[in-house]
Amino acid sequence: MTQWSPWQTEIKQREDAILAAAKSVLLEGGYFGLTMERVAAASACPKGTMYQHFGCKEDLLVALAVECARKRLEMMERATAQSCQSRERVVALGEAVSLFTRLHPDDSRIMHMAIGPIREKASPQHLSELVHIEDREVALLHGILLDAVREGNLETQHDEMLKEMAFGIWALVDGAFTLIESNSPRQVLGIENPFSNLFRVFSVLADGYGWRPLFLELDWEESLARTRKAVFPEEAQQLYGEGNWHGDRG
Amino acid sequence: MTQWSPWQTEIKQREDAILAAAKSVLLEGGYFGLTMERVAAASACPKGTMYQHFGCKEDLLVALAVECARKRLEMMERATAQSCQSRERVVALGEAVSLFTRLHPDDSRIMHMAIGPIREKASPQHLSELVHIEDREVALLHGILLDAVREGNLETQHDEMLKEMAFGIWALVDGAFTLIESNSPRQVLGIENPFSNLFRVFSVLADGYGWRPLFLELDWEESLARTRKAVFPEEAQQLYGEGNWHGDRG
DNA sequence: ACCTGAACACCGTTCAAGT
DNA sequence: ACCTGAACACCGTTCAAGT
Repeated sequence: MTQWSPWQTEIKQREDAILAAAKSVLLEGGYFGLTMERVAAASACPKGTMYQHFGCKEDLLVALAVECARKRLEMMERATAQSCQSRERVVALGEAVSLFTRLHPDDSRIMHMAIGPIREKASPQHLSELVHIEDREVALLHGILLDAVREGNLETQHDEMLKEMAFGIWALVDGAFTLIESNSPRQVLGIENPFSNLFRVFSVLADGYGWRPLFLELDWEESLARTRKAVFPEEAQQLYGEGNWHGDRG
Repeated sequence: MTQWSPWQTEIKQREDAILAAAKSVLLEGGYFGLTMERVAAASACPKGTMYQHFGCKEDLLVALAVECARKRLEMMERATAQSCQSRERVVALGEAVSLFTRLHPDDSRIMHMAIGPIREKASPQHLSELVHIEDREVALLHGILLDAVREGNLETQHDEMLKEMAFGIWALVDGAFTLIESNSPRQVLGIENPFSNLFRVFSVLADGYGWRPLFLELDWEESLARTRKAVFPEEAQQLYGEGNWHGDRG
């Protein structure tokens, strides 16, 4: 890390003030309640100056999503940095996403606001930052699969197969959390705890690929508890009581 | 079906004209190119009158997505109406989504434009129509799972398990097609054919649940070919040559 | 050279005048 | 009673005047 000049520091501080103001305006009034005027007022930053930081309102939203995505990626990296077997690490990765969603519901909501057509208008800079983070998340998953083969816990011929698995697992996890966020087919299916639900579906898939240790070969509750204690000491306490590791929402 | 009065017919025709105009404006200029003024001009419908049909611009977009979703649901229903085993029918369901995405890329794009924060502003009427269609899609999947148990091809204790499976499969399929539409981690993973990729991942999952006939117990290429010939006679011809049933895009 | 907020333009939405 | 487009309001964006 290089030293910041006082001038750069000031720029950065103003940017942070704008982002913080935008976040509260966005959470208050949703996408259509987010106006440059309100953000300007809330951040005490002149309207004209805001455009030196963010090209447009949608750019501001994407920049907010980048902050949230960074936080989520950091949690995923912490979770997968543990020195245990690959399949425990991939479960830890899923747990990181799950914890993020529940510990930071506002951030999770913002990330799901930065999808769809609004991306059309965001600046290439902030948009590519967001895409880059998403790519790093998938790369993290792909790396765990490579480790699995290296460990001898996953038998496979080609890297093609691993990429297929990474695509499939990512689609499953991303799709599940999108459904959770939009509250979608939970009503129609009446699903109580989508998080443990996803874990069980993933377990069947991983078992199907013969990824060891299989579901029945390990105490996953214990593994998850270790992940939480080691990686999210303070966060996990907020959510989980004794022995209720898949605890309910709200 | 009840008879329409001439008055109702005229209303309906004007609505269709607005939707057709909106569709071309939207595909031309994206979400931010969609303006009520342009739609009014393109449909020769006065601006004020448009608001009798659609409460706002976002409502128009959601109404367009409803049309597309109806088309997709209809293809899924046609695919799953076949009298074959449950697992063939669920594969047919996936093939229907795949065919829809490739035969109607514009419609698929529109459906993925009607997600995210823009839904905040759409009218409850059109929004609930869209959600209702999504629910019917999931219900279709859940129904196939019930059939699987009835046939004796899927052993399971509780309906909870079936709902879990439906949630998982839907998350996988929906997540995969969202990734395909956004062109997401395909670059980073370099996936050539995400459609057959999804099929293989699904096969591992279904095998994991012991859903018969297992992947190796049936000629799926032949099954898919039957689905296409029976259910999508003309559509399939546009996409598939001889023996290239997972054919490439573009 | 940088900052700014007043002015501008665009577009969603309404409603008074028309039929 | 219904239709309509001119007028309005709101907000994103710019740029001339200021420091």
